[in-house]
Amino acid sequence: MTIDGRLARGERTRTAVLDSALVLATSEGLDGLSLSQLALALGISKAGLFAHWRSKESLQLAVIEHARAQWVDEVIKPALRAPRGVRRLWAVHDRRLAFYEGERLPGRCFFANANFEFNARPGAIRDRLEVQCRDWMTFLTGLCTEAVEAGDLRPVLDPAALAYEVEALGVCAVMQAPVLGPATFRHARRALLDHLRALVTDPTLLEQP
Amino acid sequence: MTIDGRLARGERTRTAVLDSALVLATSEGLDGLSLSQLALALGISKAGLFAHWRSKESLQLAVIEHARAQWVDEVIKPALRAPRGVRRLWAVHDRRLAFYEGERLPGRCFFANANFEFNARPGAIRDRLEVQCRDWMTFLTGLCTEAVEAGDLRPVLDPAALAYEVEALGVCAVMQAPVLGPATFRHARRALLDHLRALVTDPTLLEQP
DNA sequence: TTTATTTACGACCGGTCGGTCGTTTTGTAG
DNA sequence: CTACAAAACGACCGACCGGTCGTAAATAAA
Repeated sequence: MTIDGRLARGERTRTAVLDSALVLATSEGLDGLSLSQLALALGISKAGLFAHWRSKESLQLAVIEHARAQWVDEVIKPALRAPRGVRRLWAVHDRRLAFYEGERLPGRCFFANANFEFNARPGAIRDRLEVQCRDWMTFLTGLCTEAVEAGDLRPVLDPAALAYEVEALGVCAVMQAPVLGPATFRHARRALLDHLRALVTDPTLLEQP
Repeated sequence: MTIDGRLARGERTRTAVLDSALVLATSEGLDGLSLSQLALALGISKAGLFAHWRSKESLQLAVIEHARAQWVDEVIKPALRAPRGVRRLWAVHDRRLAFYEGERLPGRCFFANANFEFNARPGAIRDRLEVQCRDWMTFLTGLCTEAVEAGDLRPVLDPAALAYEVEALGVCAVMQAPVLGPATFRHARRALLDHLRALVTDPTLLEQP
């Protein structure tokens, strides 16, 4: 079975478009994203975009999936190399902040930006973002539960509550970074570290390399 | 000295416009705010808006100030009735969450939304938002410092770090509310309460009415 | 080569955007 | 009343928006 060059070309274009669209959407807003500007940035024609997505909205939905894939690749997967338990929870927090610090995206976090942008705007996009947000919180909560079950954390508190705190420290970093500068990430890391140290059964689990 | 009815009329209009613009901007975005739609919602003509603000940007800046005034009136001032120290810090957190819970604005928080919207968009608006954000963090940090100086909190930690945590719990509530529902505010309140209880010198200070 | 399919394009459409201009309405002062 | 100033308006402008359509180039199958 050989690959069809036409389909391959289309796939290449689609990826290039989504890469560029993700960057634009994260700085200009998922809705502020303009098809003309996107086409211009890519050196293709605006009409060409409609060969791949039937409408702006379907492209926006594709951008959301693309952002999710990037997030999995660059944050979740690397963090999953850490051993199960509190170290893995910490790794996710740490990698996430590193993603922001490294400014992999101009607005630092596509999902935080998009969630706030569509906070009060019902529709397909809002629905999709909501699902992704729910998935992410479920993932974080799962990590917290694992950390308790592994015996790393004393089974005192609601895992969902801990997950909320982790999420809060991360989201806030996105917003505060332009104002507080590097201190933002010190605070975001230190806060969780202190909190986990108060909950951990074996202090050596949280020793930094 | 009598009041000039013409100026009074203008002032009335300006306030009405800003009230409506604040609501629209919080749901559609500060930039997504359209002058035509705003005029339509108010039952006035679009051209009439330019009699009060010379450009969309100057109106946007006015909306920011209007939002600040609302925030001071409905969150800060009521909270300042609480006695100095940790109770006042808690009151600010609590009133803030009540502001969100009561859905005083459709997107719950103008400033959180606007900060994320203009995260990566330099200009006059970004600059103004940054100043306000800095002021707010300074205010929160001041409350934390006061709580230590008043002897309510053990002088262990950086007040700025505590302020960051308070801010994080608040901002995250805005984002998670559509997803987690009422549980959001339970988490946001419980998390700070637990944290403060671990730092407070007199446990009775944090007993709920 | 011919035929079919996918990708990409230029030209164009109706609609909305922020903004301007000259005029009319509303209220004050003499 | 007249003279004047602030506020509001209708008509209009160029630019850009998302989207359509018929067509041309690229690739594959016959």
